[in-house]
Amino acid sequence: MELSPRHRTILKFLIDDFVIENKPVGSKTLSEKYELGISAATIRNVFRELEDFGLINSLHHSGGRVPTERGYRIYVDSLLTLYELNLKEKQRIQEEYLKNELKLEQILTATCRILSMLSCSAGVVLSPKKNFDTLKHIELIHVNGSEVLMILVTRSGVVLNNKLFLDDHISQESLYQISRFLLDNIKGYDLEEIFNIFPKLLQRKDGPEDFYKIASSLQAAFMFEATENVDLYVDGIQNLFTNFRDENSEILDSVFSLLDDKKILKEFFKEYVLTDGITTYIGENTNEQLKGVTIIASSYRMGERRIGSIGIIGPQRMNYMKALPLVDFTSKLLSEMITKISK
Amino acid sequence: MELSPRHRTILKFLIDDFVIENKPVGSKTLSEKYELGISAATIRNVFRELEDFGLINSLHHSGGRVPTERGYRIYVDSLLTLYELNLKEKQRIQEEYLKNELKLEQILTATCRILSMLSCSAGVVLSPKKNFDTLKHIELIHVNGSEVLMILVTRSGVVLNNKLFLDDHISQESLYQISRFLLDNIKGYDLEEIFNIFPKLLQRKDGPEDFYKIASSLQAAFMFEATENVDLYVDGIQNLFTNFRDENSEILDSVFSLLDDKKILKEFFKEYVLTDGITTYIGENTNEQLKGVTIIASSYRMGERRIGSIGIIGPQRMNYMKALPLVDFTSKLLSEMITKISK
DNA sequence: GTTAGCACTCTAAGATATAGAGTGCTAAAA
DNA sequence: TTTTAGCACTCTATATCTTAGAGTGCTAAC
Repeated sequence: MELSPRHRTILKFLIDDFVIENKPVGSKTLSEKYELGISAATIRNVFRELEDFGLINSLHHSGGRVPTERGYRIYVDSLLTLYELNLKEKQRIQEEYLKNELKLEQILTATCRILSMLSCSAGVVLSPKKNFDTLKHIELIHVNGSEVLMILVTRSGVVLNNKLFLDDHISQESLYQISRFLLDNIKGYDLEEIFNIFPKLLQRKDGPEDFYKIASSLQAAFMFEATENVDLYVDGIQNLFTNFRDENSEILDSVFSLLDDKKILKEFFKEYVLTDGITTYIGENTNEQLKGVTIIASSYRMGERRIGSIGIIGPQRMNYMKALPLVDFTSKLLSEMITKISK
Repeated sequence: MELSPRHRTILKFLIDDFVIENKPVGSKTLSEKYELGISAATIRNVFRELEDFGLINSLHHSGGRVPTERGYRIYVDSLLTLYELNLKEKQRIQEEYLKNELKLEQILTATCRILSMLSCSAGVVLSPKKNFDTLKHIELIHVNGSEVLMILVTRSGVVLNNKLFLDDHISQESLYQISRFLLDNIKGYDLEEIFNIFPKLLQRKDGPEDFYKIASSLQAAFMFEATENVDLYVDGIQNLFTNFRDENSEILDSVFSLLDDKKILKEFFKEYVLTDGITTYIGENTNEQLKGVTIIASSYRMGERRIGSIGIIGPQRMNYMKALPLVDFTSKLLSEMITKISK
């Protein structure tokens, strides 16, 4: 059996109300508060069916209904009427950016703050992948024993460094030669292309002898720096605390352990770097630590290429109507900023 | 009037008990639970005097007594019998370190985790200042316009980078010359010494022409990287949440805003980098945001030199008996580790 | 299919009672 | 003079009870 338009209307109003009031919603409230043109008794019949669909729940007899995760899912996917950010709100976000200098790190921090403040949840920003940033400089420096430091500078001014643990000792003089050889051959390419150039360099055999000894280590380091080595910014822990204060301790534990061990969040947001549009995650995942939370995520771009992701973390009972447009607008603005400073 | 030995004994037992039970302590409890050899009535008289001294408080009539900040102060400064970490506990800490590779960042992260886990509070680690780290390599790279990137590599393998915003455009070729000139003159010195070498270099006038144009910017950048540019690690937010869950919302707000805006904590821990021994801060400070918390801080060393600080943040009602030895032992162990990997 | 009516259920909030712990004071004991 | 036992009093936390309010399912009528 399919959801009828009436089912959908009732579900929408129920969640709209629940998100604002944070109290289970009853049939009478719904019929009196909103002009639905149907009586409480009819609404009760609809409730019954929505319950059969697994979209709403009652916590106890005569306690009103609350949405289930599946209910939220349908709400977000097809019922939500998005709020349009008005000019004033958009300006506020833009002003927040202008408070700071236009350096990458500060832009990311500001983004995080904006997301958290305006959503009353936690804001999250994953820093850009560097795979499309072009190489400006490479330097190999001997540290000690068989440890070598590879330093990369990209056009956008990011400095990456990666320590290589080699099998043999290689002299600083030899490392200089390798640096120069590499610079001649890979400067100006982006880090992703460089990864693909390596096999060709290996075939050529006209590089310094030692290059071939360490090429695979270098290549792996490039790979890592290009795509794996990103930072996660989180802001608005205070909001999380407020939002989850009354939740049961199981959910609480998982939320706060997320903040202590950021690996999970990082992996989560890495997944959405290449995803188009906005994704709303409502605890469906099997991941224990993400239980009971909603994450709204969106990617951001440099030019045409998606290089990172942002989002907010809050309770499932979240104001989706406002939160989704917020994440959407912010990700677009961030894309503009990043694109601008990359030129 | 001075505190008599009896006053001190009673205060000690009161706080010992309060820290464990988290309930106001009454005279009867104290006399029955511990073999003090004096009656509840006498204890009540002592309570009265301790109250006059401003060392304890009662929240309401017949509600037992709790320590004031001043009470904690005296307790920590002169009453506390420190718990001696036993072999098993020490081993546990050491094992925690051995789980990870011996890279600086992982050591700091592990330290943070150790502090938080074993204290049931938040653990904090301020990364080492680099002023005593010796310079291994310097590279100046033109980014665009009049922006220049200064990259330093120290003997311990740390890569520092600092963007200089200059008045004039300086060519990459000229920057190479400056790098070489500097390397010849400052390699092997520690960053603090280098700061002092700069005036001498300026007098010599045999360096590249452009060097003198940018020397002051370079010097400032060295200064910043040597002493200011440190990171703050925090772990155990979950513990903070549990500890402060029942506090009033004013204190709660300040605790959690600490986590969102880490500047204050960073400044706080910077203060203790050069301080000998363990410092216990019990909210006496005028700083609004540190109200209601206790911070136990200690410096750590590389060789003989103090280069960073660690600590824990928790409620004033903290198990000082265990927390102080924990911070103490951990800071010593960390000093050993850092000293070892710096060689 | 929809709705009014009704008896029933459940919670949250207020009122009341009670046990337990703590207190200050006083007068006697040490 | 110091310490203590005794006692009346105070306050909180807990349990119990009550009640208003909101919600429910069912049934019969529209």
